[in-house]
Amino acid sequence: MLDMKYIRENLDEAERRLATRGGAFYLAGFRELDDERRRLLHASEALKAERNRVSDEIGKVKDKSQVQDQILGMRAVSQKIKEQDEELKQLDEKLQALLLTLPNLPDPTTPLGASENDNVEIRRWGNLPAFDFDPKAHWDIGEGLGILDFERAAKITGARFCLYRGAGARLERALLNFMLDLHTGQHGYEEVLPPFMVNRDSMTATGQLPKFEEDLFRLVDPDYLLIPTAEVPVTNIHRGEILKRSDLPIRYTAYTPCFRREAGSYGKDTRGLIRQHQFNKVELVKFTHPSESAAELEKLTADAEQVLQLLRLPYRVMALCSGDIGFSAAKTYDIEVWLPGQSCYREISSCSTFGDFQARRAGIRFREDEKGKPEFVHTLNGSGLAVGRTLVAVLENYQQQDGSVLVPEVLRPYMGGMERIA
RNA sequence: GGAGAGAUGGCCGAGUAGGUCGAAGGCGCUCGCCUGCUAAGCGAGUAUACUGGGAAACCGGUAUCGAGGGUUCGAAUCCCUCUCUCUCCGCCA
Repeated sequence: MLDMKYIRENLDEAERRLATRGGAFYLAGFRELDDERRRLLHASEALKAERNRVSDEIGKVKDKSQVQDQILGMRAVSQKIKEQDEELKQLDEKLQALLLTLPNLPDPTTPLGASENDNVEIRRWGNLPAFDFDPKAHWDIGEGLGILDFERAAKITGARFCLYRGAGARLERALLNFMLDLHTGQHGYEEVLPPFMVNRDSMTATGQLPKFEEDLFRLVDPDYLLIPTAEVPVTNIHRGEILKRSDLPIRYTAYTPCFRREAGSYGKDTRGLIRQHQFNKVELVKFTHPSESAAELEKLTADAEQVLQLLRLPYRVMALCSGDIGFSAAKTYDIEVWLPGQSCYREISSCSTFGDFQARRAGIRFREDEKGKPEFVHTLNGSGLAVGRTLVAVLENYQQQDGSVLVPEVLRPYMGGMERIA
């Protein structure tokens, strides 16, 4: 959520900065709603002040018959207050609804651009593997080895699910354990294992609601939603809290499955593991001091990159442009891994800083010192990494001509010493 | 699922025949005094949001005692609904 006062005082600038996302009509109506709300608020509060004052006097009088006039007067005032508050409540809801649908302001360092074509490549790592045969796509490799079974998953549930088997299931587990061990052991993150379904307040705090409900899986009876990313439950760990300056930065890593409807992506990536309704992810989440969030984003991205470096998987890092960053993000780096089966780079991690956007929605604050006023923290998160897509990258980059797949060195301890999936 | 108990400020914990309660007291914390240092002791201060005024320091208003409604001139206190926590029973991985 954006700061109302900032919008009030910098309406044109806010509109201009939002427009760089593409779409220039975001703030229509704000001024009127805000002015009207404050006018009503003043009127209502003045009446309440009067009621409080008179009621106080009434309370001091023993013989109530002497103050019948005041009581009758206040009865009318109370009625008036009730009417005004009803009106005020509706205005508040409208204003709140408007604010909740406004995306974050792009960070000044986010490149300007309209679409993913304007994203900026920041760096590349690793050499693309050379094959003296035609590298296959992971679904062919996986089905050939009997470790990925899409047909039976479709029978069990439907499209966009996968049944992992044998070494495939184990490889997935090896990857996520490897990632968690790396981040907790080397990068200073605390491991957490959060709920995989959350309430609406949590989804609203991180920005999935109210705008993107169609992307989420819902439960019918308790009104809970399946998480599309661990960002949601983990960021909400500190919702409504005031942290100590010395607590910051807080770094969490969490494995969770992620559930996404993928509404509107019919026909996209229909084969294989790239776009599933359920996939595993190891997430990195940080709560930082505002002055440290920029540096922490670089570190977080590097932490995610290191997973790929240790797996010796080539990748590139892209700075997303203003037209391509997500709703809540101020700045985002995507890490894209090389997939030889498809001869392209595919997103495997998205690392973002949200500034105080989520913190304001979630009420996550800190005090600079004992006497300081609470200020909003900055929140960041990134995949470290998407496990399913990492498995895809391993299969495609480590495939051999005979259809087998070498197990990356760092994963062998997690695979019971297995060197090759055959 | 059945029965019962509870939810108050950073923490603990008073407060229910409605008013003087943003809320006793204690702890913690901050500042000052005291002390050779520390401890103890003494004094003062110590919630958040919105909002008005002010350059600011700061001053004022409103709201908040789990959440939402209701009764009343007036609600932490009375009524209703919901949520969560705890205990016992049942069930279950």
